[in-house]
Amino acid sequence: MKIDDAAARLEALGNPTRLKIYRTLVRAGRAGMPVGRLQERLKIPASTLSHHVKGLVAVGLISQVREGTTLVCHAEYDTMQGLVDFLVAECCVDEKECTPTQTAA
Amino acid sequence: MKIDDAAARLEALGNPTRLKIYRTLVRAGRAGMPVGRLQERLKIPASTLSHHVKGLVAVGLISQVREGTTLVCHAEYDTMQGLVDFLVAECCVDEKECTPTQTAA
DNA sequence: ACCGTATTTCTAGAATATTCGAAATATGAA
DNA sequence: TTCATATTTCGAATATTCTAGAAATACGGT
Repeated sequence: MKIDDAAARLEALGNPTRLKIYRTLVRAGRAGMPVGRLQERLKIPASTLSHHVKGLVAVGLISQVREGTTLVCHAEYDTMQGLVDFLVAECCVDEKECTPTQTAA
Repeated sequence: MKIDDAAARLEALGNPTRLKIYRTLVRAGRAGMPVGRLQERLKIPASTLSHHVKGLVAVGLISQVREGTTLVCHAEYDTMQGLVDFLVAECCVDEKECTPTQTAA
């Protein structure tokens, strides 16, 4: 994952409202959850909710599938895993640069 | 971790400049890296760098220790792990709500 | 074609973030 | 105490984000 993509995803998750949406969808699992149900649960005005959902879709953290008149949202687990991997990647690889007398823990 | 703390940390990581700072420190490991070296590496004006470092310190993602005239920054690995754990926690626990005919994967 | 429900798009004001030069502060050395 | 280096704080311009009401669109049913 490129650093700008990671930053965009982290920024998307960095808003409390969006994070609540995302966490609700992560808990919802493969079944996902329609926008309308998210609205009931989180008590967010429809336009605000739609705006934030759009942001999460734009960075690939969630996806939407239309089922009749409702739009069901799903957390994209691969993207989440990629983001988590990005955060911990290459941890300590430059450690020797500053402490030549110590070996890795 | 409370959701607002998680959101604040994700927001801190969601800025490309701050994410570069953070990733550099994660790679630097326990040895950490002084602000001045971060500045050389990332080519960021001192005041901008200081501003962003302050943001990362404020949410507990990094810490600073003075060594003489330099301030050495360290990634706080426990905070990172806590954040990662938060993101994946309770994954799919509500899955049954929407798909009563399916069992968990 | 028309209606009702679901959801998005439009719009705009308020709030917040980003950037960085200049000035201020901190530390250790001479 | 004076200096040099390291870093932060101040201040201000610019840009972006957040929020939500109102209007528009999408879909399935009648």
